Amino acid sequence: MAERAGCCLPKLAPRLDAAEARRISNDLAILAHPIRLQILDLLAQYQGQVCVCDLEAALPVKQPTVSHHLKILREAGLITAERQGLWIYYSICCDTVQTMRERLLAQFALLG
Amino acid sequence: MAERAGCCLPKLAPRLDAAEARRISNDLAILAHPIRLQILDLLAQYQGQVCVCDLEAALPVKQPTVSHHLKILREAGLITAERQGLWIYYSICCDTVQTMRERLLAQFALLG
DNA sequence: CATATATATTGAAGGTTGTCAATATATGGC
DNA sequence: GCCATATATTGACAACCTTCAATATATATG
Repeated sequence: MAERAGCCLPKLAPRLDAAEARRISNDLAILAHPIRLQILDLLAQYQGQVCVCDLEAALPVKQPTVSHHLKILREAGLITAERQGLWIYYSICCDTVQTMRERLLAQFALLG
Repeated sequence: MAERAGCCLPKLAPRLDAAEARRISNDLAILAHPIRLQILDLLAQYQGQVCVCDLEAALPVKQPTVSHHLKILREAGLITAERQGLWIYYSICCDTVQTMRERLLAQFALLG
């Protein structure tokens, strides 16, 4: 255990460096919105069958806002889109969700 | 599996209601900041021995910013403060961290 | 009590995020 | 090609977040 000189510990090195902290907080920020969580939940529940108008009907926001959140999730690799005629069906990317979950779990383990 | 009428599924009920979604996204938002993650990490690493000036020295932000993030973490119940003379020593609240972790895990399980 | 130090609070400035109306793009049917 | 429908994009506005200098508060010491 470190010795004190005056008030402070001599040196305090974070195990979590700035870059990794940024990466994890980015992951968290993507999930940290109620509409996005509900979208992910609906996609998980009705895998592969959900189009944007389904989401628009189920959620308390308008179509451009749904599209906006879908874009954020798409760019994070958490969901994928497949066009079928007029409609675009969205699905969860279980791999990416899994990866994100493991990174978060590892972080929680350090805090535990 | 649901029948389609026109484009959309007939009804799409989120398992995750708006209130629960808000609660989880609040939890996530508290963690979704690199400085707060680094603070939690440092507190976990040096349990009970870390004062604000230690944090200020270890992190790339000024003292009022450290205090600001400490307040957010305190109000979320993730950390506690104990004054000893001039200094205030912060610790992680493992219980709250644990609770939060379990809520997030449960949510991830639904997405998995 | 005056001084010095540690931490908290306030208030201002700048940046980011969330939302929506309006508009654009893509597709299918006539 | 024209119309209707589904989704995406743009741009504007408001709300919120982050940061810091300045200031306030708390405590210890002489």
